[in-house]
Amino acid sequence: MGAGGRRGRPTVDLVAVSHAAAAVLARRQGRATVAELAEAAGISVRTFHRHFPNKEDVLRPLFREGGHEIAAELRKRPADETVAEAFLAAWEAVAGGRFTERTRTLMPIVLADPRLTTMMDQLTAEGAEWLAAALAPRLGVPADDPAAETVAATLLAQMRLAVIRSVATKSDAVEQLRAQFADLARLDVFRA
Amino acid sequence: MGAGGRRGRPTVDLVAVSHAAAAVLARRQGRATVAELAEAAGISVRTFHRHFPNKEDVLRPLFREGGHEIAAELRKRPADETVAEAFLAAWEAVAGGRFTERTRTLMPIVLADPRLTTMMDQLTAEGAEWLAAALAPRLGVPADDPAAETVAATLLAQMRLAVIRSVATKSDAVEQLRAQFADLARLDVFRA
DNA sequence: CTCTTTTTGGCAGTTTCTGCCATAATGCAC
DNA sequence: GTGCATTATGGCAGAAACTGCCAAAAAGAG
Repeated sequence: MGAGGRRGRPTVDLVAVSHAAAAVLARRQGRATVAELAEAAGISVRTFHRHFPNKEDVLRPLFREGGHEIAAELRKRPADETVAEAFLAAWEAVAGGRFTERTRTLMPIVLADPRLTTMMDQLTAEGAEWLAAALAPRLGVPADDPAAETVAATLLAQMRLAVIRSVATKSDAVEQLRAQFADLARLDVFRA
Repeated sequence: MGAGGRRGRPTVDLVAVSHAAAAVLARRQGRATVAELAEAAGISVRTFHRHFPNKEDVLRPLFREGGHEIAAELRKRPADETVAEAFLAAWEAVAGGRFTERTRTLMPIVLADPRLTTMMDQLTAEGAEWLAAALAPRLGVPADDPAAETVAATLLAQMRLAVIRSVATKSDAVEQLRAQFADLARLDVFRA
């Protein structure tokens, strides 16, 4: 057990802590102290703060799971699909998964708390990097071409907006995103 | 003086506080306590926290100034310009202004601090609303059409990326944005 | 000048977060 | 299996961020 062949005492399972904290936050509508989150995860407050410098960071591992799932789905999509089609399909595939149920109950709480929203935004900003890598071949550019990240940032911004709108109107986020893509195609903002 | 014909004691000048705090943060490389910021602004810590629930919020009024300037410039642009052209021109007009000098020294500090970055992102999220309103006529859609906000979110995401890249490479942010727009036009991501 | 209104600012207390160090839990060498 | 090196945990003290409460200050209105 532990972490492979590493030497000392094994580290706490951060993903497990994240899930435990998410459960508490969902139940308490976002109003929980670090002491409560740590207790629910079975670790000390000191250890909590060692791994999560900001209280909000505790949800990071949970959200990161979702990001990785989307990237994996994206790579499975056929090469002749457009970027927008492939992205929609990948998100749709993940949005049906079981981890999504928790994020769905969590999302209104996250959006109601500026600090939690910040955390989510940071994650999507980080996500631009691997999303760009997954996108580059489909765009026909080298993997390290800044243009890929430019596109990734646009997609993530649209995804963020779709989530916010779907929470506000209690509608389906993927459908929302599809409509936004259609608007952008119609208005053709970046025509040469 | 005070706030028009209002009754009681006049409120502290929040914009002045914001500028004073920005000066301290710039000088101290972002490492300043609330006590120091309050002192520099000539107000008590209690009053500081009354107006700025989070320490980082103190920079909000400063950044908001920039947002309003861009919106104003945008409305001055000729109607036959594309959205991308008009946005670039508006930003360029503002980026030459004198308030920008302060934000330029501040930006690396903001981007180095996750909480300050969050604050900036919240502001741009708020900005999507008035940007959408300023954009709608140019897009040929009603002012309350969600499509206008969809476009605004995209532009702001690109602006954010341009700022980050220009700080990282010490290059001109407006030029950076122009290049990104060119990439998006070339790759034509949202083609139906 | 007095009354009403609204904000400020001090004080006490909670919560978040950090530095320091002893202690616990693991792998490895023998 | 027994010690040893290594790495993480967890308690304690303290700084810093924030909140509730209320008295004092600074305005306008009569």
